[in-house]
This record gives sequence, structure tokens and C-alpha cells, in this order.
Amino acid sequence: MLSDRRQRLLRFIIDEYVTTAQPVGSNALVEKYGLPVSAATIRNEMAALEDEGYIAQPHTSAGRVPTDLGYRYYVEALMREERVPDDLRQMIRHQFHQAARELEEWARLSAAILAGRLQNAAIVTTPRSPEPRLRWLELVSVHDYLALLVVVLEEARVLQQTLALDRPFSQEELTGIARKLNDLLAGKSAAQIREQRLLAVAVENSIAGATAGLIESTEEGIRDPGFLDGLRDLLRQPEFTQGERILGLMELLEERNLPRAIPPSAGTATDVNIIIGKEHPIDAMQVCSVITTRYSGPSGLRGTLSVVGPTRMDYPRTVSMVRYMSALMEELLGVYFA
Amino acid sequence: MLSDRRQRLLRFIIDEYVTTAQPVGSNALVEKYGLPVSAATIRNEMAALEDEGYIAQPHTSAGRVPTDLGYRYYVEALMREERVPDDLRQMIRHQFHQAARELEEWARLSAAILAGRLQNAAIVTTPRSPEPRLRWLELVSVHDYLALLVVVLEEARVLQQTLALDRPFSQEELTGIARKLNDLLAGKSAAQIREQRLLAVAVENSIAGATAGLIESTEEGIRDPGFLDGLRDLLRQPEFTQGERILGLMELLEERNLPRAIPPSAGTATDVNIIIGKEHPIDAMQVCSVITTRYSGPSGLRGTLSVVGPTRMDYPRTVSMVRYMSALMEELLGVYFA
DNA sequence: ATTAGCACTCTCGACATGAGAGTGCTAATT
DNA sequence: AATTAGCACTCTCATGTCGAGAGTGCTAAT
Repeated sequence: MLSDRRQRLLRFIIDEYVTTAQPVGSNALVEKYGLPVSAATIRNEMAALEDEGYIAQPHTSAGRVPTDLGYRYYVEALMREERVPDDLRQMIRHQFHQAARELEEWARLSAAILAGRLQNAAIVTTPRSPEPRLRWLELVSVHDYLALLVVVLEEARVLQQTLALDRPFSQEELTGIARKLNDLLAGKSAAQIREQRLLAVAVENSIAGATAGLIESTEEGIRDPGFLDGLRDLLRQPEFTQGERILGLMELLEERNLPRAIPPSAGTATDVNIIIGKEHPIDAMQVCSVITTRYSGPSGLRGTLSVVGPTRMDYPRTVSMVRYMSALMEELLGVYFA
Repeated sequence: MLSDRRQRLLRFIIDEYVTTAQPVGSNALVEKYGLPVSAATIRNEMAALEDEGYIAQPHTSAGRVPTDLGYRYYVEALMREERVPDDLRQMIRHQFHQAARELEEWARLSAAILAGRLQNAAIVTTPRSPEPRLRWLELVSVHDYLALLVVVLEEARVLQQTLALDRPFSQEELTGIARKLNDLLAGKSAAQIREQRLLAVAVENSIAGATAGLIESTEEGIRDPGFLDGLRDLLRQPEFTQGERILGLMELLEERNLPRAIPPSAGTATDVNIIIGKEHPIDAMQVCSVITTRYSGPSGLRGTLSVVGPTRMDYPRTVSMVRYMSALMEELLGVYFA
């Protein structure tokens, strides 16, 4: 257990380092924060903090830099709750009111706001149901042998797929099939649709199968990897201006490989989840911290908001923003599906 | 007009610089390409090429580097047609056969293939009609006061928008409205739908308006900025490893601001269009070259394929790849809408 | 017209140097 | 027992110098 003074010191060091990105020395600390002791005392305390692994020196005669463990302690014990200022809340609400009322659009906008405000990368997934159900399906003829299958899920998500037909179908025929399938399958999950498949007509059977497949494909998260924004902001961070270290990160983020970049376990906690540096299982991400939160809406809808930045990031501000955006999304979802 | 020898020399210089990314000197040139004259002669010729503005020295005692003008001359007069090798064609076709048969998916895949093969960024837009027409619309009830408008265009593109309703509507009512509007509006463009708007019922009128608006919104290209891939490859290019210069570029590409990154005029030529360095109107892009081509399909469908790389890029290979992918997309579109 | 020869220019890496920042330790002070 | 002043020490960083190497332009000879 750290003494009170050491805790305070660690907080100062982190606060200072977060803003300057420079190793912080004992003198600067005493001056800037008006500490009632001399630099020498601080040096003793810092040596102790270093022994315990919370801070480190890049080289002998440099100041101290927080370690991943230091940040972890900070996040667990030292960090003060921050509140998103009211005027910013107003601005954000305003932006949402101006945007189209679409789930996708909200997710996109959330990512843009998080990235812009925090100057880091943000990834937001659209709300999805854990077990999506069919609300409506439609078959539209593209030409004689090709039809477009349009599937609307309960959560107002629209999916599409083209189907090759083994004989020509008219739009009337297709509409008839769609009506029949709607009567039979509406409200059902992919699994339930698969069970149901004992229709007399082969075409209907195969279309039902395609519908189930389409719904299942969304569950794997392949089709909707979420919205990524702010890569440019991340690149601007001083720790990444030296190419190299960013490359692995780019690979990961550009292919929107969310499950890999952000371990699924990150969503188990009800609250905000924080992964710091080396705590991350993937090498390329170990220079970063990831802050994730879930949001949920009516009928089991769920999505995630994540911010990716250097370990030297403003944790209180990021946590407060992520938390606020999550609450906002939940509120909007509530109204949407009122 | 350049003498034969100078032309050949310019080609050698560019070929060499493209592969090594290092200024090329007279000695290296004589040795590598087995020229029948001495280095001194080459120096004289290079001095002449420099006077005419085709090459330049980064500093006094360095080798020569092609200028934008040099690349321009190369592209216009010196470049040899290249052919995408048959085995690569096979591989690419194979990838397309494995992919889902969706326009969007094809565009995504094209961008991935271009980026991967050429190690540069690629942007591919999905095929769009210049004057999209309605094929089918559907209204799906989300809850009493909210409906989802699903619009299918002739080109098998699906659009969606939620509509707030001023009184509760049942799914049956909505289906009735949709049927009526389909009868009335199918095959019409946004403009024609707007003219048509003299329906008796207010709701029908406003839904028709929303449909027209939705169709129009796609024309502005806001909703579908195209698929971008290969930013990571671009970052790996030696000219961009020193952060800084990449930042402006990122801004532009990440927001997928295609119209700005790739001037619309780039599509007027029937063939491949090449913009080299300073020829580009936007500052941030002046360290890059952009190679663009259009592809088109039945009933006026059009899209573009673009590759963005450093001015030092392999023009013949890029042009051949872009041209091949364009032909392939046209072929696929032809079959799709057979 | 071509070329050999040569002086010249510039970059780059290695090395040295000094200022500056920051530390750890010791001994004195409270 | 905690704190502090003082000081030697270490390390980085910016600067300067130097020589090697690369490449050029010019001149005079072929």
C-alpha cells in the first residue's frame, strides 16, 4: 500500500506526463505543483515508487515516466471522476439532433465525436441483438434469374443478398413467396428459421435457408465491424510520429479487426473497461491503452464504444467521455424503440 | 523534343529510382544498364535533362531524381504497356468467384486487391447510376410511431431511412401504402417522383418525398464514399515513414473525401487518368500520384477505381492493374445484370 | 562527339566536446 | 526519524570537426 504522499506524487507525475509527454523530474514537480517539500525529498520518494514498479526512467539522468503498472494504480485508485461539461453535452446533443435518425448514423457520429474530442482513435459498433430476429423480408427481381433478398431485422437493421435462381421468376411470383415466408417466419431467429425448413416448395426452402444464413452472418460480426475514426489523430500523437511503431497498429485497426483489437472479455464488466499497454494480449497493441464500454438498449440490443490511444492518455477525460456517449446512446435507443 | 538517347536515359533513371528510392548517379546507371558510353557522357546528358526540367538533384553531389515533369514525360511517351500475368489474373478471378455476389463486396474486394498488389492505397466506388431509379420500396413498422423505409434501386442497391409518423400505423396500413406507392413510382427517378407528388393522402405524399430525398442523397455521394484500403501500405513507403508528410494525406483519405482527393475531371477521359504530384490541386496530395479509371456497366452504371501512391510509383504496373480490374468489374457487372 | 582526369561540393557517420538536466548519496539540520 | 542542501556523477542532446565516399562539372585530349 502506498503512503498518502506517494499516491499524490504518482498522480502528479502521471498528470504532468500526460500533458507534456516528457519524462518528469523532481524539480519541475516541486515548482509546478507547489509542493511543501524540497526536490531532494521528492527524489527519495520517486526512488521508492520506482522500486515498486510504478514509474521508470528511460535512462539514468532523465526524469520519470509512468509504467503500465503505474497507470493501472492510477486508474484503480487515484483517478478522480470527471464530468463532461454542460456546454459540451449541449453541443453533442445538438449534433445528434441534426443527424439522421439511424442507428448506423449514430454509431458513426459517436466515433467521430470521441475521436475528435479525445484526439485518439475511436471504434463504435452499431447496436446488435445477441439473437437477431426477422421482422420482414422482401424479394425484389433484378432480372429473370437474379433476385435481391432484403431482410429487415427487429432492430431495424437491413441486410441484403442476391440470389441466383434456377428458373425465371417474375416479380409477382417473388412477392407471393415473400408474403408466404413473412407469415411463416416473422419474429423468428436464424436457428428457429432453420428448424422451420420443411416447406413444400424447394425455392421457398432455399430462400428461407438464405435468410437464416444472412442473419447468422451478422452475428459473427464480419459484416459490421463498426465505425473507426480518428486514425489521423492517433498518428499525430508524439509516440507515433516515428513511423515504425504505428505500422502493426494500422494493420490491426484498418482491417477493423475489432474482436482481436479489443478482447471480447472487455465487455463483461458492467462499467468502463480499461486495458493498459502490456495487459493487452496482442503485441501490436501493447503501446496503447484501450478504453471500452458497452451500451445496451431495449430488447437486448448491445453495442460497444472504444477509444484507442497511447498509454499516456488522459484517462479521466476519456472515461468520462466514453461513459457519457454510452449513456447518450442508451437514451437515444430508448426513444427510438419507445 | 528529347533525343532518342535522352529518352532512353530518362526511362532508365525512372526505372532505377522507382525500385531503389535512391537518387541515381551516372556510374550506377552505366554499370547496371550496361550502357555503351562512359559515365562522363551520361553526366553531360543528365545535365541537359536537368536543364529541361525532367530530373533534379536533391543536393549538389547527389544523383538525380525524376521531377513531376519527368514522370509526366515518362507516362506520356516512354512507358511500355504491361500485361497483368495470366496466373495473377487467375488468382484474382478466383477471389471474385469465392466472394459473395454483391456489388459492394466486389468494390471492397477490388480495393483490397489493388492495395495489396501495388502496396499503395486504393479507393473503389460502388457502381452507381447517374440517375438512379426506384425499383421497389417497402415500409416496415418499427413501432407504432416509427417506420423503416426501405428503398431498392434498379441497380440493386438498398437504401434505408426511418420515418417518424404523426399517428400510429399498423404494418397492414404501411404495407398498403407501400403497394400503392410501388404501383405509382416504380421505375421513376427522384425528379420524376417529386413531380408525381399530388397524391390525395398526406402520408403518402410525405413518404414519396422521403423516397425522393433518399435517392437524391446517394447522388451527392455522401452516403457511399467508396472503399478505401491499403493506408497501411502507403505508410510503409519510404517517403512517408517520416510522419509529418503523411498527416495531411491521412486527413483527406480517412474522411474518404473522394471528390476532393480525386478531382471529378479525372474521369472525363475514357482511359486511365494520371495525376502526378504538383499537378494535383490540393496541397496535401502533391507528394502523391493518383491513377484513376472509370468502369461502367449496363444501364449507365458507373464507378471509379483509384490508386494513390508516392510519385515514385511503378506506373506501368499500376496502370495495367487498374485497367485490368476495371475490365473485370465491367465483365462482372455485365454478367450480374445479364 | 566522346572521354579520362581531376578538382570541387555535399552528405554521412564517427568522434569529441560542453551544456544541461536529473539523479543518488552523504552529511547536516530540524 | 524525516528532511534537506550540497555535490559528484551519469546520461542525453546539440554542436562541431573530420575524413571517407559519392557524384558532379569542367577541361583538355582523343
